[in-house]
Amino acid sequence: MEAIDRISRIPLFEGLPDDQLLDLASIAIEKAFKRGRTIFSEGEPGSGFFVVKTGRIKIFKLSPDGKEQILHLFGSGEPFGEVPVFEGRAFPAHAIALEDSTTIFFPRAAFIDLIKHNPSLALNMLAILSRRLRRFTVLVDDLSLKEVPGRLAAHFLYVSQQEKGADELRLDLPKGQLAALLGTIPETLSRILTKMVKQGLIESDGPRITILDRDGLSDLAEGVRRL
Amino acid sequence: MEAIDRISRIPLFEGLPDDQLLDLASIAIEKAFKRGRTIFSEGEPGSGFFVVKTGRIKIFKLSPDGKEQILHLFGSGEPFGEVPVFEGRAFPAHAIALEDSTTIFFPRAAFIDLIKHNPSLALNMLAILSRRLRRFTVLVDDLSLKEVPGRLAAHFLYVSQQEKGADELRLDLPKGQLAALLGTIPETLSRILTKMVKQGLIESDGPRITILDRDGLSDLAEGVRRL
DNA sequence: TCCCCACATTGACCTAAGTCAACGGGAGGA
DNA sequence: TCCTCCCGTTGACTTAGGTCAATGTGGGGA
Repeated sequence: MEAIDRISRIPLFEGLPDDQLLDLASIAIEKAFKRGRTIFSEGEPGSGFFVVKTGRIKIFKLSPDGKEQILHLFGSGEPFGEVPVFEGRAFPAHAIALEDSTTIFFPRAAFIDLIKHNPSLALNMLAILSRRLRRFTVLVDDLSLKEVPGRLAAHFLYVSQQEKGADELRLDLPKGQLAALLGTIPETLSRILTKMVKQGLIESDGPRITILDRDGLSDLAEGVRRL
Repeated sequence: MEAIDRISRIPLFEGLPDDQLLDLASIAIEKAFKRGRTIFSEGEPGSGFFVVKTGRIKIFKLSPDGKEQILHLFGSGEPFGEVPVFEGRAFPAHAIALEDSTTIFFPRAAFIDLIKHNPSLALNMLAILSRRLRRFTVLVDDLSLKEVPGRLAAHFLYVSQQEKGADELRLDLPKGQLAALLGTIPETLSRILTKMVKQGLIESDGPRITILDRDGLSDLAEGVRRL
């Protein structure tokens, strides 16, 4: 019963009747991954998808010479690895655990079966994939049409917003990973940070960032201003 | 009946029983757009989605200074504009007709209602969104981890593959639009094309491209070789 | 306590690709 | 037929940001 309780708190499964939750619980398999462990790799066939129970998961692409582009960071309650479930074919990217993590794994066939009998589960999943598509349009827009300072500014504003608009925020990623998230490299990120500090946009102390000039950051993010 | 016939040929509606097709036909609204006409703009609320009947539709983002990044090109039978249907909120990008086009519009509420009663419609839609997510991972990978010659080479190989592997292919986009698709500008595209010709990778005559060195193009696309 | 190592920063340099400007040529309208 | 306009190409130049290498620094383990 405690399993049901846990599953019912996953947004994807919001609003499902108890018997469906029970069905879900009966096909769910818990899998744990130590920090740094690979969960799946691009090109592998996917036999099901995961939901993060605890910890954090990074989804990313790798270039032949080892540069990394982060596509998603997923935390508690978020599903990942669904693409092969509905499309067939292989995982389109790599997944590793950023911290010691536990996940719930749902095997493909059983899950599709559940969806067939539960329209609101289908609609929840459609909503999640749609949200992810929207995020991708933003990522593409950033990579193709903005320069790095703009992306960083946008990221700060985004994190601040997550924190109810607080001016003080703390980066929950090492700088190198933040660079990979923004589609750049640590050196460039570092230089841009010092520039932002010099121009009085932010204060920076290790992973602690204080926003000093919100409008300035917005202008950067919009591409109106440059550093 | 002829309306049903048309709708049943749309992949999204594959395998639906006749009565469902009838339901679909009854909520479908045909809308035509002249070449160059805006179908929707980023930020507008979406009250439904479209399926291309004839013509071609371009989905794109715009930077404040007018640079364009194409996200999708959709042709006959392909749905577009679904994100707001399942997620609520506004369209994440712009859509215009590249040619005189006709589309079939499905209003949101009625369509969601249909999905609730038809699991295979839901699964078809999930498959389509999943495929689109996969394509986005490729686009992000290209933009972030490849350089322009690699993207162009990959594009040629892709188009060739669409044409059953033919060595002769014809670009169905003006060069400027091809540039926007690849995340660059016409000048850069032009220079890279001449380089490719000089190196004997391709022959080029206006919109006709002939692949001369497939492996060379692959190496470029993989990032193994440079121009 | 000391050492080590991963992370971060900084400088010098390089290069892919964007900007700006000029020009040619083909297609469509008058 | 001629004109015009748009598309594509080319050249000269600039620049964002990546590469390579050296140095600083703080936290965990022995």
